[in-house]
Amino acid sequence: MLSSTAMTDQDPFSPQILALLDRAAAFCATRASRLTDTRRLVLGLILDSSKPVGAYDILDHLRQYQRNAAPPTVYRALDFLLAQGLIHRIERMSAFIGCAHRLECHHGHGCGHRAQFLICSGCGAVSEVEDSEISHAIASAAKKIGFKPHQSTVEIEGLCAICQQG
Amino acid sequence: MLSSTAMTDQDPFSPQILALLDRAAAFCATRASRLTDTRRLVLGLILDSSKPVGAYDILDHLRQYQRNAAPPTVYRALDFLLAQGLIHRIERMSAFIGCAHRLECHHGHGCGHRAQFLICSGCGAVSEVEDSEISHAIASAAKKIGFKPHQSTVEIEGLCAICQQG
DNA sequence: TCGCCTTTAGTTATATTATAACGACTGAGA
DNA sequence: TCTCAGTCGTTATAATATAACTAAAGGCGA
Ligand SMILES: [Zn+2]
Ligand SMILES: [Zn+2]
Ligand SMILES: [Zn+2]
Ligand SMILES: [Zn+2]
Repeated sequence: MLSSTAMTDQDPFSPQILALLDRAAAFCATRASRLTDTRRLVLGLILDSSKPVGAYDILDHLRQYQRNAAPPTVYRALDFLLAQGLIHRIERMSAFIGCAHRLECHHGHGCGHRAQFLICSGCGAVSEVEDSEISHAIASAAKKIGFKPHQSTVEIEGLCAICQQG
Repeated sequence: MLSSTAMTDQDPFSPQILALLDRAAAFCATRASRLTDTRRLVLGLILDSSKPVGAYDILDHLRQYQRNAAPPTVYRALDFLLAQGLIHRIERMSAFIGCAHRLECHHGHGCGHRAQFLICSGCGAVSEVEDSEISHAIASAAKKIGFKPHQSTVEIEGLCAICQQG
């Protein structure tokens, strides 16, 4: 959720988020892409949430800082962040989540990673994993039928460890 | 695509589709669920397409036979068909496709199968596979982190064998 | 500094996908 | 017959996403 602490019109984010945003800016710099104010703000709002957030939720929050933000404002920022691999779209939820790996990745440019998502239907939390068995199984299944995979969506819905206890 | 042959207001489907619809009706009978006229028509329209079809595409076609069909008409039928496992929803496309396995399944009631989908970005065709390596890898990855999976979405986008040649 | 070009953003309108809510009808069984 | 659950008709609206056009900003060479 959005932290109400340390939230001003000038600088809405916690030091932790600010650090991530700095890394994102540095990452963009290496790719000659521009993390503009709006894009940075949208990324911050996404990173600041413990759950995936919808485009219109982002828009509502964004309007606290940019009075005239409109749907295209948000969708353009999301398109950019998706293209940079800084966020992911969760298809089953039509919502967006920060990439748990991108800002830690040291593999160099264009390191597109194969992520999978575990969606808890109890608490709504989504965890991102990179499981090579799944990736390999997918690549292998595709190869079997002569299909050349480019990108894959793996979203597993169920109950997280915590919600299984409740 | 919808076949224009053998298409009348009374009986819009080819013998091949009619046979599948009969099996679907028989399947529903075993589950004490009712494949009503509208549901049957919607299923037929989906089965008659070589690609996933959107709800509003279905609605357009449905209106040829039911003048007053409206969005809820289609979505109610889709909800039913999804619940029976007779169709699947392709999340990345917000579209629906007939289940390639349900009508051939002899495993008895509630045989929820673990399907994966290969989506060709060249021709739009979607093939459904049941790959146990993928299913096992997913189950195993979930178990690793104490997550109890209930259902999973696997959608692989890329180029089919045919489109790789073009 | 200037002009030129590309990228980004503002703005309005609209498209696309999906659901809420309520009343009427139907058919099975008490 | 009465009642109940399930289904459907109908209207309205919610939620998600994009088109199209204009304006501003930023990079870059002359
Ligand atoms: Zn990621
Ligand atoms: Zn949970
Ligand atoms: Zn299937
Ligand atoms: Zn193809």
